[in-house]
Amino acid sequence: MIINSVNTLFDQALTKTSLSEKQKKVLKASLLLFSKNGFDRTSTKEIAEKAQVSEGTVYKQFKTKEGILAAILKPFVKSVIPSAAAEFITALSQANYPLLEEFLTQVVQNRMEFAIENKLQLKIFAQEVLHDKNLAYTLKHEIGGELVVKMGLALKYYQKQGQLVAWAPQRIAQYIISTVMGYLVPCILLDQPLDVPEASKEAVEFLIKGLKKNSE
Amino acid sequence: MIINSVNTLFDQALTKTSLSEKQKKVLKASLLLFSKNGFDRTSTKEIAEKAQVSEGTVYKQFKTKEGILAAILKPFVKSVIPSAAAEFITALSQANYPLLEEFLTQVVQNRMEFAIENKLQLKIFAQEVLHDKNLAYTLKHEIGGELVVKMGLALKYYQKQGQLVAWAPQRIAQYIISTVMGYLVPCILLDQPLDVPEASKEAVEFLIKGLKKNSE
Amino acid sequence: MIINSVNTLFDQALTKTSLSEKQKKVLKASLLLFSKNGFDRTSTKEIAEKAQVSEGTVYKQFKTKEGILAAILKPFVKSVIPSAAAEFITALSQANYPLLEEFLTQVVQNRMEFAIENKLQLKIFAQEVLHDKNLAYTLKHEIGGELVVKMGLALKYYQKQGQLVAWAPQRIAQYIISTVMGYLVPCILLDQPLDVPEASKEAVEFLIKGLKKNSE
Amino acid sequence: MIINSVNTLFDQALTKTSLSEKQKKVLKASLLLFSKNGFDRTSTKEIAEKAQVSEGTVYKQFKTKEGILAAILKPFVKSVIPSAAAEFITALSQANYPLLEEFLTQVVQNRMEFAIENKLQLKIFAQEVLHDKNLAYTLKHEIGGELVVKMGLALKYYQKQGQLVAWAPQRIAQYIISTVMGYLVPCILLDQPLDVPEASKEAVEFLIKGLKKNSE
DNA sequence: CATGAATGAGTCTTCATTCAT
DNA sequence: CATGAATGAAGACTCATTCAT
Repeated sequence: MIINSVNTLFDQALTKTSLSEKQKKVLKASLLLFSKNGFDRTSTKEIAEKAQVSEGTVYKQFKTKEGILAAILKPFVKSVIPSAAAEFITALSQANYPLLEEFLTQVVQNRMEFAIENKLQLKIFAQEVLHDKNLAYTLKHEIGGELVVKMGLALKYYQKQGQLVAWAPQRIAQYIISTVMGYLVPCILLDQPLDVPEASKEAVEFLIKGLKKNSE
Repeated sequence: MIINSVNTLFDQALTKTSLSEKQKKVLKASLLLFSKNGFDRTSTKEIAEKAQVSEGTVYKQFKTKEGILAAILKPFVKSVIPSAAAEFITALSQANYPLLEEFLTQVVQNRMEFAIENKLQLKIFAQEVLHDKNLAYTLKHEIGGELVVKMGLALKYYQKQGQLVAWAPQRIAQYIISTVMGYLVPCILLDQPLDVPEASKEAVEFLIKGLKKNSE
Repeated sequence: MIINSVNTLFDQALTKTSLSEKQKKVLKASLLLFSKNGFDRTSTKEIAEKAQVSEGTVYKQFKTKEGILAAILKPFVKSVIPSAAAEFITALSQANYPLLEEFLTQVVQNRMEFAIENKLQLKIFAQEVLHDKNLAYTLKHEIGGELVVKMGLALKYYQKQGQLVAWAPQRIAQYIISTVMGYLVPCILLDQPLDVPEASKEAVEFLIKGLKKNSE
Repeated sequence: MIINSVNTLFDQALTKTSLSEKQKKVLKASLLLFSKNGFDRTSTKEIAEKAQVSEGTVYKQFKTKEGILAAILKPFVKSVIPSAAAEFITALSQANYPLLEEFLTQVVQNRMEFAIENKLQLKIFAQEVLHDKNLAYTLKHEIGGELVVKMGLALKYYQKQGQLVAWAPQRIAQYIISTVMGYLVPCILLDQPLDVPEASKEAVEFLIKGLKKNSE
């Protein structure tokens, strides 16, 4: 059921034959240090030490410190939209989820699992978004835009069926995302575990109440 | 109606007699630079230049660069809970808001206005929370805890009246906060304006649907 | 009689009020180290130590290591042509030197003195010319061109008087320069003193023989 | 007529059986890069890439980067004096050049051709002389000394014949060298071609005028 | 009391050199 | 024997902080 996991994603990158064992250790060390202390508060010397590697080795593959950041975030960002979008498409095309609740459960649970498993990258990404206005812009318009389009199709389906309130897809998407985030943020910030099944059950319960079409 | 505004808060700090005109300029410059580029990517030289002050002067009042950060965030943090808590108390003690919807409207709108007006501090605060696990912990347990206690009283009031679903206060608070955040985050990240009345109307509409006790 | 001396030139730069005492020490130390070991083989740390100054101070005035090089070479280069050109103009306009020999003596001696006194800069400049093709090009076309024009006037004067062989000014200039260089190069490379009066007397003796118009 | 050419010299080194094909490529690449960018501004990685060889291979034959420099300059330096000296000896012993002009023409033309064909090594050599005072010293005393001795014999021959001014051999040698250099330097610095026959004709014309014994 | 020159530890990055494969 | 990954010492440069003026 879980399509993308942090291990899946990050280990995919690490499994690439193009990266030597040491380069992988560099990425792992950087992932931990960046997410814990932030990009700017992590020195390449620290990375080298944590990775048990020389500083020179750090620069063999990743030409600059920012190159390490990119190597960590790129596979993460690249997979966020496509895999999320895939779910909405699936919901529609195969009519696997006749009930809105089933659909929301699937989406919410899946995204929560993805986020928890990519907790560290997500935190690093959040740091970057706060620093880089361009990234924030891209996130909203390019990534968000694409997602809303795909999501819109699925939502319209449930709206037509009278299961979903007739608000704009963007607004509905925002509520879904922010409700899910409400569960994720504390556990990402504090590095705490999350009972995903329980959390997604709760989240869906609230979302269904808040988003279902009021029957008269 | 608006109790706390960025100007109110920040200018309160700046109006303190203990701060000279130059120190105020330092704080203003730091606020802008920290929120735009991040704490680590802002040098004290930049601050001095933007504040049209010498580097020495920067260090006269604020012993360290972190001291400037503290001077910016302290009044912000200090006022978040008390002023928010005050509203919940008010709601109860004076029974000014007999309807949950009225109460939510008041709280949501007020907090949105507060956030928008303290946009820059909020962004800096978010950056720090991502860097500093202690801060995140404090935020959740001390600040959040105090708030939930106060909020719990108000919520219990509406629950008893059968207007509010019988979920744990913490859960309800979380949904309120995350729904409001859904509106705030894009505008804080992208430095965009927010139509607070419209946004709070929408947010309340969703929250009421999602949180009202299902009548039978 | 001596118009430009290394002290004149370099100390002019050093006397500029815009440079603090420490900055001057940086320039002096750099001049010595660059000329002795070459630009690339001189570290900013060495410069700082020799100048008895911190590395940070080195960068206060001269934003980069290349900035120090520029600060050393600019006043040198800037004065080479104008002051040399001035002599040729003087020769003509004031008819101070009716005899070619007098003129040559003046020019040769003056340029030798200039070179000896700017020995260190000259050596650094030579190193740069060997590294930087653009600099070599500029030297030949812009600087050399301007000089030949000015020189051409003076030479033509002596040619008309039948004192100077009827070769192209550029060719004559080349012989003068290369003959003078023959005396300068060993003493610049080996940091040896040069008996300028004796050397210029010899050089002029040879040049006069080689350049005088063959009678009848 | 041309005894030593760049190809002759450098290819002699390259033809040595002790050097593998790859080592030759390393030397060729180094020659080009050192002369273009300078020794210090050329990395062994660049050399390896240009030579299409691994960095390890570079170090197989030439233990250090300086070893490559030595391998380039040694054959060059080693042949400068002997082959030049040979000409002076030839001039004398075989009385092939009864006229000073013939002798000068031969010497000047030959040395110009040698220099042009060894342009790159000459430039690298010049860079090193500017960096290394010992090299400059050796050049003057060992190499120069040996040359002046050999040359002295030839010059004395022409002086006795009344064709050559009665100056010290060193002084005459200096004029010959500097006059030739006057033609070589621009073309070495700017990597331009030189019309050697024309240039040597001109140079000799000037030298003869400047060095011939004034007949009474 | 304000200034900004001075400091020097620390940063990112390069590169000659080595050595396991 | 060739390779190129790995090393780590240096290098240029930055910046928070101090202090003499």
